[in-house]
Amino acid sequence: MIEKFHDVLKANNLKSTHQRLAILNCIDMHGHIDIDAIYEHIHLNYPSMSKATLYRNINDLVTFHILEEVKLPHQKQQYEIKKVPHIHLLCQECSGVEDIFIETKPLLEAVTLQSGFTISNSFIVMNGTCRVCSHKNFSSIS
Amino acid sequence: MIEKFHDVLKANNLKSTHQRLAILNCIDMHGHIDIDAIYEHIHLNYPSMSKATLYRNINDLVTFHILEEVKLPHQKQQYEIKKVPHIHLLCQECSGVEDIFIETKPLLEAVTLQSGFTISNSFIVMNGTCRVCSHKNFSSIS
DNA sequence: GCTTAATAAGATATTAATTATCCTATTTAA
DNA sequence: TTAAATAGGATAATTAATATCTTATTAAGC
Ligand SMILES: [Mn+2]
Ligand SMILES: [Mn+2]
Ligand SMILES: [Zn+2]
Ligand SMILES: [Zn+2]
Repeated sequence: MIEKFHDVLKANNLKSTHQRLAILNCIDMHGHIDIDAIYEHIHLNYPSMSKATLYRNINDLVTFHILEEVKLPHQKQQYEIKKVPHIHLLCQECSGVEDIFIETKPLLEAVTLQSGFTISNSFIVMNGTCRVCSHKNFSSIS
Repeated sequence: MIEKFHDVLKANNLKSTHQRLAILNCIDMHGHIDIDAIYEHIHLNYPSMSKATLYRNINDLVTFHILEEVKLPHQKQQYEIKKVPHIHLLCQECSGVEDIFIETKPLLEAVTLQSGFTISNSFIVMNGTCRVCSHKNFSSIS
């Protein structure tokens, strides 16, 4: 954990500052998180960090494809460490965001076939109820 | 066109004001459009409309499910008249947004099977090159 | 370990986006 | 036509995001 993102920064010719490492570790720990939550969290251990620094770095890290924005319906956009393409599941009970890695090629091909549109990448969010919350609901009914 | 949205508003117990009709007609004409573009467009014929009125109404109309927000990667969110579920295709050449109505059930079922997540609705955006822009590019190469 | 150039942080000002308030105008049903 | 309910417009207030500028930190070469 100590220097998990040091090399990533260096590889992009970005200086490995405490602030950047704190931001990346925070996002990594939370999985998916919005700017305000990042700020609050970092502020606990690191009260001197400026909000301008946070905004500046988030934007830079997105530009360098180290972070990726996650746009969810009806809420502030979140950020995550960039990983291989995947789908997001947003639970409307617990507000949790899950990653799911699954084959989307058939749908993309069907879209291309029907529309003549050449697809380079896709952003998929599904709204619903996660496994845990489903069980909770079931228990409380029966 | 004159009163296309009058009944929709009445059905939701919303007063059918000139401002609301102008907003809805504008969004309807453009298909997908962001707040600033709506404001600029309406301002041409209707210079007295307040921006507060625009924000207020957009939010209300979304609450009543007359409008729907469309979140696109790396740009300001847009709005559209609510219609049946569909997918958005965003052309990175011309920035156009296309609707495509296509079966997504197989993917949703695969996701549910793999994750145990119960899906109520989904938001899908695909990035790429539209048919028109593909042809343009092809012509300029050959 | 020093020295230095490049880059980033922090403080702050500025700008932009969004919402709230309050008073007047419009809508709509009676 | 009247009156109650609702919405609009002007503006203030709030919140979000960016820009500027000075100081501090990083990282590479000695
Ligand atoms: Mn993710
Ligand atoms: Mn659409
Ligand atoms: Zn849940
Ligand atoms: Zn195009």
